[in-house]
Amino acid sequence: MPEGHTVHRLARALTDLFAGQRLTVTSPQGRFAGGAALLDGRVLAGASAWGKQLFVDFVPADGGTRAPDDVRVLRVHLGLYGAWTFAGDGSAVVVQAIGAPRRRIGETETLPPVAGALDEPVPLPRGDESPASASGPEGDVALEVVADAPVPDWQPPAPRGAVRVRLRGVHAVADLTAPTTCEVLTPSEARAVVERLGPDPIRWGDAARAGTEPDPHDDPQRFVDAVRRSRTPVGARLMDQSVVAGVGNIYRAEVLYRARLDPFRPGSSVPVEDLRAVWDDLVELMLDGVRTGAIVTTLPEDRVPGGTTGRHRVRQNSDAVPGAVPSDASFYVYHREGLPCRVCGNPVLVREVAGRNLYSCATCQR
DNA sequence: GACCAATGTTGAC
DNA sequence: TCAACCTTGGTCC
Repeated sequence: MPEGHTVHRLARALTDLFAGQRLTVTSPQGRFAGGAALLDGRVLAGASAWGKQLFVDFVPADGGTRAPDDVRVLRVHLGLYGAWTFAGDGSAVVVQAIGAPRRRIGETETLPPVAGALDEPVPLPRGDESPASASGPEGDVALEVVADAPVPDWQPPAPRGAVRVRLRGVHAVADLTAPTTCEVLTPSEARAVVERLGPDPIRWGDAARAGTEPDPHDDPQRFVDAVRRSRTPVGARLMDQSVVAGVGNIYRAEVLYRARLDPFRPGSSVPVEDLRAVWDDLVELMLDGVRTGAIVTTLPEDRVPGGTTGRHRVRQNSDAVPGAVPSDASFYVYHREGLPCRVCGNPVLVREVAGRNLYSCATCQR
């Protein structure tokens, strides 16, 4: 059940593991046999994420170019419970996680965060206080290829469950299960998918931190305009991928809480400055999510011991990592219905909006 | 062991 | 509006 940060991590992992390698592509389950045949034997040029959409570019292995006619794009959307499971040969690929021969990326990934970076809170979006930029190495990739030679006689594990597609490279395999979407597109078809999406805070933030020119597609003004164009509640607009790409049910609830914004407020009535602040906060929170693999929105002073019952526990990817914020201390409102608001003490509310549970504090959010 | 909800989206009715 | 996707973890018995 990934939000955008997970898919961005996934794109990095696939690039790190396979870029430049000729892959064997199969569909053990059989449902993607035709697509797999279109990709089998090609070279993985790179993977990228736009919101929750994953695109993996394949080019011909022999004498091909990256001209559009030669590129085939694997498009994957994990949906509610899709996942990638990785297995490596264990000697040529160093997995930073200790003793993790099998890594699942998707929901229960075990890619480690950058050491020491876990407990740094993302400051609330107050005034023009510029949040301290995240410390630690940027673009944590978690894997380091230290040898190019394949390990002799290494055999990947048998596919587990209904594996839609398996990518096999020199040092590792990646298995995709239960995606909502898995298809082969031309580059222009892939771009058409991107054009349907709103701006992606992670892409915008990546470009800003790298000092490179952001794609105009990711301009935050598109987000501000889209929300204000409609009287639809801002809480509903945030879940619309054509308004902002990559935000899911946790980031929606949490970013509105951190902005103290009532989710039911009509989008058209939210001031531009407030929406700008929401965007800036999404950039910070989601880049933090990419870096650590976990969503943590609470400030340390709000993680009061005993502030939760332990029910509605939400798994966090880094639960086992020393220094990680416990999962039941990570959120202000998400999955905390009936529990006291961490700030005002009044019970957190849950209301269903368009089929999804929306959590908020009626006292703090107006 | 049965049952259910879920960090999501698409398409049929 | 609802089923499909067909996994995973938690709860309840």
